[in-house]
Amino acid sequence: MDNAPRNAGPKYGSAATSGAGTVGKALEVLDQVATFGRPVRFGELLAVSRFPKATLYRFVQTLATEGMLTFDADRQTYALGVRLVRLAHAAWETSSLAPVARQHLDELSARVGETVHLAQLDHASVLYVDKVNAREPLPMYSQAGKVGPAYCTGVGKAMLAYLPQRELDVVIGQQSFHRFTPHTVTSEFALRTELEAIRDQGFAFDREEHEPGIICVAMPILTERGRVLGALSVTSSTSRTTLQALEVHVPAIRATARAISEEAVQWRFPDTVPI
Amino acid sequence: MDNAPRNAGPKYGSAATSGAGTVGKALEVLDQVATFGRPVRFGELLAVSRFPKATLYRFVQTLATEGMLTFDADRQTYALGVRLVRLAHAAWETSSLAPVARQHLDELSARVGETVHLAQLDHASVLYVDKVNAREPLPMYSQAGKVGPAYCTGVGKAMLAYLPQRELDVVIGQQSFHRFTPHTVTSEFALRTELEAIRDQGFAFDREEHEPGIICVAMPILTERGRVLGALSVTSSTSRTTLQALEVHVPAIRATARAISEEAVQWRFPDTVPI
DNA sequence: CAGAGCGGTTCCATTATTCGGAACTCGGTT
DNA sequence: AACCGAGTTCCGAATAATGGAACCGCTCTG
Repeated sequence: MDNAPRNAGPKYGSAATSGAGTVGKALEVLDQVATFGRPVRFGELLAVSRFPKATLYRFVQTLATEGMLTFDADRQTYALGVRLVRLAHAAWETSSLAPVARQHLDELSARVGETVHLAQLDHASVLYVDKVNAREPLPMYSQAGKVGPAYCTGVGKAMLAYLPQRELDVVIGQQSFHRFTPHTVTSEFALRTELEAIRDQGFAFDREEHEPGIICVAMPILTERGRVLGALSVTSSTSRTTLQALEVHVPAIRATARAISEEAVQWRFPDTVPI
Repeated sequence: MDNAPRNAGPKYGSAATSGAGTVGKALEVLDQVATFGRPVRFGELLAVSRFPKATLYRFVQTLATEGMLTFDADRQTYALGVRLVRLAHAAWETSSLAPVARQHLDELSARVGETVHLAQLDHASVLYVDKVNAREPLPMYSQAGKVGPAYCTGVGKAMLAYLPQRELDVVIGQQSFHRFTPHTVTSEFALRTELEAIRDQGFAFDREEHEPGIICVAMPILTERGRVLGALSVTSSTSRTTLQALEVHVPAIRATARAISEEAVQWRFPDTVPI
């Protein structure tokens, strides 16, 4: 599995939450449990926390009785709780494209025989909201629920390319331009140039920019008026295919994107005027 | 004070139980947003909330700045935020079988050509932690992140059948025995009888007990010592196949369950002695 | 076996936060 | 102009959070 570089890279979304107020502090604790990526003991938590022992203890207690954390009495460890999973499922269902898109993604994946991703823009980063594996799955970073950078993924660039000028400026200012691979785009200028090319041709490539060996073709999902709802991509590896070969899927991707857009607009994302 | 009664089963799933501290109240609000299942206006929330306007307003404000809710300024609505999705992803990765099982599920699904579910027991109910759709997906209730009843699903019964006596008694006491279909098992006696049969044959059927037309074969995922880690199932519909036909997949399911178990035990679920 | 050390838990006076009724703002409607 | 209802802000009173210190039940050690 790809668990190696957990916090290796830059923080994508962060937003550096204040942590003011009791609720904010509690959520900060929750985040800290999450970043451990494994069940964690009280003492370990205390070591990374800015709160004194008694205070942290009460937080952990509260979160546990509220079901946001679970306490394993045998091993004396805390882990993220099931209430979180339920809430997140609701979040995923109500405020993501995934429910309307699922069927279309399945069809697209079956048709092209490769892995398909559905992503949405979350501030400055890409949130993968769904993924359908190819018949022969490849090991790769993305997973439903994960966030990734916008400037060096196919879905990210596809969405950026169709953002209104003002929003784009903001979002570009928040990109880290960290060099993940030798092919990563690492300057604002190079990115803007590429975004223009993407607008011209109507789709984006990922040329091993985020992960070595992983390539994709991506297209945005747009409303009639051109507002960006999300993006989808067909992903494969250099060991299996080439960008030129992937490009033949563009019409299929376009049809899928259009179908998702139409369904989404009538269903839950009415086409308001962009600001 | 003894800390035993602290965990004494507040029935989760319905609010109004906790809500003690500030954090609890905030989470209660979050739950209420979730149960709407769609973006919701302040007024709607106020109507169902036990808090006065000003108080609710501050909660919603706080949750929004903390990223647990997002506010759509255009339509003046609140929806569950992306921070939840990120947290839940972490929860899913750290405390579910899904990460180790994913690849095995993909392989199993490809091999048998049907939908495959991975589930875990969460108190008295079944939490679907992963799902791989068949080539031709069927419309059905289950989804990764959803919870379902234990007494009338294949995965639920498979897990119950291998629970230690004491735990089983507790869990059975919490089943609702609601009749979902004409085939639903609706009595404790019938359920216990069936669990015995399941232990004898080593796998469980779902005979359209939860959803009409949906059938499955399920097996538990057990450690060496027989502790229940989860369950997996191969699911299809009566319009496509029969239980007899599904039964041929039992050896494949067994092999998959074993593979997942072996990997999980070494990785994150060490085989402690059951209480 | 006394005693130090350590992870975890509880106590409680102090203090900072939250509470919420009421007053206000801002569109739209009569 | 007056009214209305949804949403927002204010501020004294009420309440909940805070965290230093003490405590518990271990294990390790001299």
